[in-house]
Amino acid sequence: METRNTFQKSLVLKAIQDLHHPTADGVYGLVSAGCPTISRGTVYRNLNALVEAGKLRRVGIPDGADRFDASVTDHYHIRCSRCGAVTDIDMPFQRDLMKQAGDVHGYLIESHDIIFKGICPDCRLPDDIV
Amino acid sequence: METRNTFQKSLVLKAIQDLHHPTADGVYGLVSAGCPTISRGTVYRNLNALVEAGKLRRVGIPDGADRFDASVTDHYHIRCSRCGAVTDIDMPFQRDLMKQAGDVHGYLIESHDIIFKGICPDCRLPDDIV
DNA sequence: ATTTATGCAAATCATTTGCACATAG
DNA sequence: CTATGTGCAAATGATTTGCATAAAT
Repeated sequence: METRNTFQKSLVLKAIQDLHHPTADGVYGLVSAGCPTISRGTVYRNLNALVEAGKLRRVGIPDGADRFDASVTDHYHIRCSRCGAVTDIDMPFQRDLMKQAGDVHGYLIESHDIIFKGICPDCRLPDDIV
Repeated sequence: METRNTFQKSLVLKAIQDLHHPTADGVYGLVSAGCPTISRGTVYRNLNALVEAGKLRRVGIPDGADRFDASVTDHYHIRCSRCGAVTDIDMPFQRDLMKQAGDVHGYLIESHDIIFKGICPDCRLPDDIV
């Protein structure tokens, strides 16, 4: 299937780069500000196409809408349990875990995701101990 | 809020123990075989109550309905990219990753989840190389 | 007796899809 | 030109919720 460059697709890609880890709805909000006629369906279709094309990463979040990430290199995410913000975590990718996991039950491991949950510096209160 | 023991709740808990990592719909299927009058709403409410009570673990699966796990101890999961089955992985829990992740950006880490993706032994074909 | 749980149906939220029209190549 | 993309609205799938009734304590 050939793929075409449309104005709408470029706006969606730009929105992902300008927002950090937005939901599809967040993208729609920003894009529709500059292009009021765009539809949610088009935003979803373009998000899927860009993920498919490897220009975007989809981050599945338990208990919530998918997030989209302009960075497609291997890395992990953390979600603040208070404000809900999703952020990249700048720590080494644990490639060895995949081998470990595969050895245990004879799976051929393709990938892995780690989602941390915690309280971000902004939401942290003086007496927070976990 | 007080919590009561109902016939329906016990059926839901038993279903989770008998199935492995079922979805809410899977639970509904098994439970309604023995109790045809139970409603999906009740299944969902009981699943939530049991998770809340710490008797069950909810496993969020990217691209799919939540799964429920009778084992509440710390462990990871793998999902077969062919048949979709979700299984526990019997490997050490990486407690040190939480400290690493927290140190990087000043978060107070509460927990983490790892979801592996791969091909299970049953779905694996002779020429599968990943 | 009082409060929590149930069954039903309608509601919500995220996402996908069918269709007629527009547009990129 | 012709296939792919768009806007719209309706459809889907998972889950939640309001309400009157039933059951647990």
